[in-house]
Amino acid sequence: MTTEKLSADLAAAVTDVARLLIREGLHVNRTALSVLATLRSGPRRITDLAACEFVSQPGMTTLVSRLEDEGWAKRQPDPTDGRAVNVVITKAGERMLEQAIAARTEVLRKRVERLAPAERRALADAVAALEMLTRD
Amino acid sequence: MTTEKLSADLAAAVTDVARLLIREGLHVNRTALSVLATLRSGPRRITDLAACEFVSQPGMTTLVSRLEDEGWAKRQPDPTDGRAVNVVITKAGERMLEQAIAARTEVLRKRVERLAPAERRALADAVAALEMLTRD
DNA sequence: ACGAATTACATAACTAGGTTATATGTTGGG
DNA sequence: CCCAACATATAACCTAGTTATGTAATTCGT
Repeated sequence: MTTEKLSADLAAAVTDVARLLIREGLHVNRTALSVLATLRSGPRRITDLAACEFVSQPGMTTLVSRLEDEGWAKRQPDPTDGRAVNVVITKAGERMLEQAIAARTEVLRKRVERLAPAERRALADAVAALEMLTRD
Repeated sequence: MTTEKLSADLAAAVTDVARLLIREGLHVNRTALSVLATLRSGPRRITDLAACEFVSQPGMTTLVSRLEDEGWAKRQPDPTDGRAVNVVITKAGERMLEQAIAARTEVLRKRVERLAPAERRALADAVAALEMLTRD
């Protein structure tokens, strides 16, 4: 198989699976989940988060405000820089994130279980390569 | 690997790759592209399209209007049912869709080519299983 | 064959989640 | 110590969706 055809087929398949996961799950915004996932590994600045998520800084400012309104994150002043804030995930945010991930996993698990063993094995063998694709 | 862990890892990886394809590509809406792709296989009613894309009927009505404004699709009266319209893709719509797919493919191809041969093989072997996941 | 219910689409009013341009306060280098 | 650069916030706007409702066409029961 050419890399051209592989790329075309893979793009289509991945897009379709992602659509499945988005539509089946979660009353909650994709970017919000991704931010919370980032925050699990430690506090971040607004600007960092905006760059991670490829949204504008004002977009991230309002998103963080929404996260605060929901009680999933909070702003903390940065002791070393009066301009900056450190956004941290709350316990409630961690709980919500875990539930969201579990729901997403469950959507896929039901379908993975309908596959033939060889297909499951093929997917398992491909996960590492898929992850490699996004390592910029 | 348990199907649980496979599902969790796969969901995360697929979501990340999809995000890559969305952000890197295309000034044009994901749902619009998906509708045009559907229309490639023949005319559809507004209601059908809404069901396919999991949006509301008014949402699809406005989306089809946008597609018409861009010249990518047009409404045709249904000769057998005065209430209905048949949405058809235009030549310009087909061209745009092909370009969008090519751009998306190119984003992925650059990254696929950086993989080791064994990783590419693993992805190629997994495409069929990925496609199976979204079959109804 | 006619009226009621249903169907297909459109319109209106609203919301979420972004955008760019700009303002405000903070910091660090020459 | 001042000034450019930085971190965030605010304002005004836009796109793509939602629900509720309106309008015209069709179907179905009697």
